[in-house]
Amino acid sequence: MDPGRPRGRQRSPESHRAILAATRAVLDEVGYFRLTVEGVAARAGVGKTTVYRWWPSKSALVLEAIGADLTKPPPPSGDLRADLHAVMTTMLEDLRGPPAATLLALGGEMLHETPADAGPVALFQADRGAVEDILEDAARRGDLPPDVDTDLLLDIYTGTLLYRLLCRRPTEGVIEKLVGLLVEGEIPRSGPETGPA
Amino acid sequence: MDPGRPRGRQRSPESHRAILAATRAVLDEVGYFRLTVEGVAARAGVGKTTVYRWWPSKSALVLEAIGADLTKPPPPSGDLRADLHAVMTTMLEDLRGPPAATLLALGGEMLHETPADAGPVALFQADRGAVEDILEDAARRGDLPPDVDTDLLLDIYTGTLLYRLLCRRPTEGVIEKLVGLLVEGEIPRSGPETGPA
Amino acid sequence: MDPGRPRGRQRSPESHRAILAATRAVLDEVGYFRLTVEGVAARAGVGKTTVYRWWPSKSALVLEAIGADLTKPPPPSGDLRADLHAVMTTMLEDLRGPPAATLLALGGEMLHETPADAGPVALFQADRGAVEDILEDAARRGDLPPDVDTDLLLDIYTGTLLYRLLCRRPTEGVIEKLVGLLVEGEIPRSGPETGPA
Amino acid sequence: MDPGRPRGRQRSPESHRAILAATRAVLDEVGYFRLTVEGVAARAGVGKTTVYRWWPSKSALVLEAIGADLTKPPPPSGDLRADLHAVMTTMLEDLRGPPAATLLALGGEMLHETPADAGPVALFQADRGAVEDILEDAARRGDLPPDVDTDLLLDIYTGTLLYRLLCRRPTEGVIEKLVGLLVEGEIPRSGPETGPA
DNA sequence: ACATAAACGAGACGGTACGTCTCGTCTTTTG
DNA sequence: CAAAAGACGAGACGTACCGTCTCGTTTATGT
Repeated sequence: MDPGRPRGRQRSPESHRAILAATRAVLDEVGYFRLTVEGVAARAGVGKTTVYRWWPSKSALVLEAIGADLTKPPPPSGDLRADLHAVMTTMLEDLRGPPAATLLALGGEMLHETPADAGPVALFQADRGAVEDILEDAARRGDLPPDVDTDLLLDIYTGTLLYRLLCRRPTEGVIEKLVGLLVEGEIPRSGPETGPA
Repeated sequence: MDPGRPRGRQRSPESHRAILAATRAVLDEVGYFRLTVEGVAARAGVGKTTVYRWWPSKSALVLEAIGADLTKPPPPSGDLRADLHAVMTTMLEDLRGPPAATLLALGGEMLHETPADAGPVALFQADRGAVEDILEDAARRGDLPPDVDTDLLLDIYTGTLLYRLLCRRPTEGVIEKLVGLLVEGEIPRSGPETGPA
Repeated sequence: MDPGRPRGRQRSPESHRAILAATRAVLDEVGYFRLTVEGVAARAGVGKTTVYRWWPSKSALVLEAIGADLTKPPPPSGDLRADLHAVMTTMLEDLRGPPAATLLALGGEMLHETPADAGPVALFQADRGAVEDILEDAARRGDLPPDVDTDLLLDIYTGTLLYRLLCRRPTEGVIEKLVGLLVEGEIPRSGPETGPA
Repeated sequence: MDPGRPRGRQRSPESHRAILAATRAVLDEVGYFRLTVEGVAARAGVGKTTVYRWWPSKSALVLEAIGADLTKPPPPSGDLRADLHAVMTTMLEDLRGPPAATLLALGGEMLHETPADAGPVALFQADRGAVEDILEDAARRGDLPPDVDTDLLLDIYTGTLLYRLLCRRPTEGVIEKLVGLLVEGEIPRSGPETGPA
């Protein structure tokens, strides 16, 4: 009966989800470096084999686990300053805490092992395309120079925020200053706020 | 008449140097994650004990090893744009290649293990103080606003360059654009050069 | 319908056998004190983990390895002198050579570590019960006093033979003299043989 | 003039004594196998070098340390039974406790390493010559057969007592039974005492 | 008195093996 | 026949001692 369905036991979505959840839990508790596949499997109530059947390595597993966590897409909008602000705020919220360190570790590991792998990099900027659209729209409207280097703009705010997180420096007011700098060329000044006069 | 000197056999500078050199060599060849203390010791022709006697962990060892490599201080000067350019150039040269990935990995590991450790962070910016001086001098001369947020300026160029390296994106022209942005508020435009006319 | 059997992969009998064989080989070559678990594992083509999984310590491993070698049970019989002679001959053959020294070392080590462990002791006399039966039968038949101290008789010949081996003194004729002493009370005299006319 | 005396600083008897005392203390506490030269040196308040300067190995050190402890010579006498009794009693007292296990370990180790070394063996029987004299005197007086195998007699009681100690079996009454057996050919019987009627 | 020189304490050195841990694979039994 | 359980070969971990080797210091001897 029902000859189309392959026979035997099917891939269990529960196991899959349990493994990802366990990965996130272990990441939060002990961090990327002390995470072990055995620990994750035990926590998920699952055999090690099952983990290795679906993910080739620890990094792939972690990548998917935190990737699932980061899928907070920023809302679309029309105002350049507001949109950039929203994008950065989302990013800060996503990366504040363990994920930032995990991503750094992942990045370092993958850079060594697979020179051209864009995996971890993609995570830092799941919505890079969307932000590029925002910037190009702004350039078309004249809010930015027509030949603006969107790539560099993206890297400036991404790199800066990531670096502040990595160094555990405060991030209050940073978004506003970055928006001012990138949109209007306002050199950042001390003080928590640099809003327009 | 020097009661401070300890009595026994003294620490061997050759071993010390051999270990750091071996660490750098292994880092270059296999990267931070596949570096093993045993491998370093064997390469240095040294007992594992000797490594562990002076460095408590793999990360401490690597930190010192690449730290010794990064001690390229930028030259002092008086022209803001030229000075910033020199600082960034030095940084790019120092970090291009394996060290960048190693630092990322180190950063990720240390963030997890010792929440407040500024060790790896300090490496990204061995001369942070010197650059702050440059910026403050410029502010006094009027080349920058008097209340310029030097901290953020530093993080912007450091984070951006580091991120470009991490993502393996090209860095040509980036320094010039960053200088223009941070000193004059010039929004970066496409094209290899955006120097003033 | 056999709920007792564990689920996972089963203990590999080949590894088990290879480890014991390697242990015996290493013992013969370098002796108990220079035997290392690493060496045994390498020789057996086995991971160190597998050795430690089944034997808690070097001494336990060696104990089982030579125990497997000593399982030469003497044949049962009816004549007291002949039976004792056979028992002692078996023992001498078993212990001549490396095993004696190994057992001594094991005994010394275990005495220190586990005060009441009868392990190595049992090895000197794998068939102590059988010999006790022989002596008790003889007592019942009147060939020995009815209240003969079988325990001490056993210890006398075991201790004496072991000690001769340990001191590397010759053992020719000793068995005959011991039999004569223990069965008939004949004080041992010089000369290779003291058998009855 | 006295060209024989060396010039420099002389061997320090305090260190020497402190090392032997520390060796005995460590032996009592942790046993032969867990004794380390470093531990002994630290306990003695002495550099490792000083230990190695005077003793080539752990076993040589231990040998001398317990040898110094065993120098309880049995008293001479004229009555065969009484003399044998005294000899065995002394031996039991000397070996009861840690020394027995240490000697076993030493014996095992030395047998493997230096096939013909009589060192540890000599310890079991510091006074073997004296006992041989006793037995030969008895043979001359007619208390033993004229061609008595003194060597075997010595080994019987030495081996038996040592083995009882090694197996931690009780030794009460054993000396009396051994004396009866070896002097009069009395087969040992159960019960703590088998004294003459 | 002073140089000479041996023995000293301290402890760093190159090593070896320890027993533990985790890796990623392989094998067996259960559902 | 996939999942679980878990044994397996491999090999790095960080520790403990080994026996050797400098170091300065101390103590005795012989000028």
